[in-house]
Amino acid sequence: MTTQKDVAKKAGLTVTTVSRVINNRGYIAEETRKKVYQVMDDLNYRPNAVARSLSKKKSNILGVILPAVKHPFFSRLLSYFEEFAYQHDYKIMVCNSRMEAEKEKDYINMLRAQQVDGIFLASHTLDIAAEMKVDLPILTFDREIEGLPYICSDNLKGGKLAAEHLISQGCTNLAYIGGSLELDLLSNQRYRAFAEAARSHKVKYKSYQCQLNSFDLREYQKLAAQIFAEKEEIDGIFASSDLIAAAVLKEAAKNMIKVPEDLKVIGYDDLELAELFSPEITTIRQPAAEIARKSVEFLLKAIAGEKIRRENILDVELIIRESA
Amino acid sequence: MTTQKDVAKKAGLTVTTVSRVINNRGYIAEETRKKVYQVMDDLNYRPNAVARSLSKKKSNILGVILPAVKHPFFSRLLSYFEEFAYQHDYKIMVCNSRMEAEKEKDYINMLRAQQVDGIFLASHTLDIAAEMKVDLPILTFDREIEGLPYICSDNLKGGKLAAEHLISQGCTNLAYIGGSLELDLLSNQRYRAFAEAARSHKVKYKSYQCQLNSFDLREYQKLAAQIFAEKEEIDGIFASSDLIAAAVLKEAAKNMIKVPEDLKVIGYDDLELAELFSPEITTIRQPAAEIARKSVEFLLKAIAGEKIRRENILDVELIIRESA
DNA sequence: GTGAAAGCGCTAACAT
DNA sequence: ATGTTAGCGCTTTCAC
Repeated sequence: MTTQKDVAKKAGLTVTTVSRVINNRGYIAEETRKKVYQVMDDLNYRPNAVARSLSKKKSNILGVILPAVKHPFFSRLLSYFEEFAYQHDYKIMVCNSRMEAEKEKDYINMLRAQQVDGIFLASHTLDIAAEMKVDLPILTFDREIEGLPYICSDNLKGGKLAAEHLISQGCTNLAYIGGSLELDLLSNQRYRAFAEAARSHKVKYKSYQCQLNSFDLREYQKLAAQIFAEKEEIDGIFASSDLIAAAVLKEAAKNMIKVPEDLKVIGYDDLELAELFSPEITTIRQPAAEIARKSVEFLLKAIAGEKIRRENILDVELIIRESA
Repeated sequence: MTTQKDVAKKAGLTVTTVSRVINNRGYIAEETRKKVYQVMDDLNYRPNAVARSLSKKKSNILGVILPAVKHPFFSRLLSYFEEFAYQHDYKIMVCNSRMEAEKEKDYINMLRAQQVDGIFLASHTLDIAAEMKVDLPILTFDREIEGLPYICSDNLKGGKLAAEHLISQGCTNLAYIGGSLELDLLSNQRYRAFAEAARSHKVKYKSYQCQLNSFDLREYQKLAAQIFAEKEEIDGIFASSDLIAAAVLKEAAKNMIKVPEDLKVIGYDDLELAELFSPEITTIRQPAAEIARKSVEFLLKAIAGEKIRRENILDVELIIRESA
């Protein structure tokens, strides 16, 4: 492994100077600079980021804790997040918490040990703020926690839009289907607003929930099957994710129920996949790229010592396609 | 930030002893151990992994370079990879190369600078081995490169199975649809074996390719649309990924072509999503969990200095569902 | 404009 | 069973 020392020696200089040209600070003769670059190249030298982190007390690493990397929404979020972080010379360490409080705790500790400069924590189950005193910037997605800034899409508006669209399309018997409402996730506001809109329009509604937020497709399908088995004559369904909407579509097809003629379905997220199903899924668009962009922006600000707003709610949009 | 020194002082010991209990090496009085744990707890102390990495010359970080984190196959792979790595106390740094050689090079350098202990490199475009002399263990997925060990599913078998299944179901006019065959990816073997099987059964076939391996759904849809526009009376399609198969299904529906009655479609990967479409997608199952498990296993072995087999081909399986 | 030297937090001989 | 000390590769203050 080649170090700064090797470079310095070969260039007939000291590490100080080499460090200077690498970091572009202080005065350096153009001559020297050239020479150093030359030697670094010859030696195929890469500064050791670990040593640098230790010395600077800054790792340029961001931790990202997701409940399920494999969920299309989160993998897209991660993808964008990585892209923006990369643009700012930050690296990403990913963690899959699977909605397990224990793993979340572990991961936070791990990331802390790893000296990450900040953490993006999505849909967590844990009341970390209280539970463990963490000193570094944490931005939370889709959950509000005492003291921590958070970001999310406008879940209330989303739920309202969904209900109103369904109603305006003539639905009179609505259902919501989503993850467990027990965890105090902000996404549950989708249901709250949906229910409220239904009530204010005097339209019947009920809700179906997954056992836990398993992100398990089979669970979704079972739940969807249950809806049809109950023969409640539901004619409008709001699913809390496009994946769940897809499961509903699938079960509807199995039960010979025509969408959108006999049943209208609206999802949430606007996954790229939403257009791949037939009928194409009408949905509430959550601005994933924007969420990711702002998230790294806020995190970097916080790392730089700036105060950031506690509440960051991004707009959603109704995307009308075929399913409703 | 609290350090070993703080712990040592408060416990009335030296850093050596503290380090010893943390790393569980050498003799330590039960008494002392207890005391240290106690103090660490009181102080909410976490060993600084950066300092440790520097000292041990081992970071316990694995780099993962994927062409597209958001592609369901890769996000699933990543998810499993992370899980297994975590079990071995390894952390993951993710990179999204987007099939751009430049970014790949950047990322490799970045990971090298970051002192990762090994790299998992998927479907890359680059002839790194030649291009840059990288000294650390690299395991390649789906691409064979001079000198580097690689892992992949049995693409040849997959292509053969697909063709034979289609033929056995009565198809007489086949098509393959997938990413560009220009890049020398091992996944192109799917096409080669498919074509060979078609030939040996004297069945007509042709191929459709995306411009580049864009992993872009719209591209897939355009390509699928093209197939139907050409009116070639194709009755059996092998798509190189379930996502592409889904796009084909979608276009088929648009064109009032009944699947599987008039057209049979078979995918590749066996994404969880495959079951969500109607008809459910018949596919060649690529063992993602197994690939991930072996990958971290091999990487860890290589890191430990063991030799690992150069060629690692995992079995695939035909999963018959509704689309063929 | 460049160098010497201390220090980042930890590990690991080598002492004791 | 515990302490002393050097060193990991880099940055940074202070000299010159």
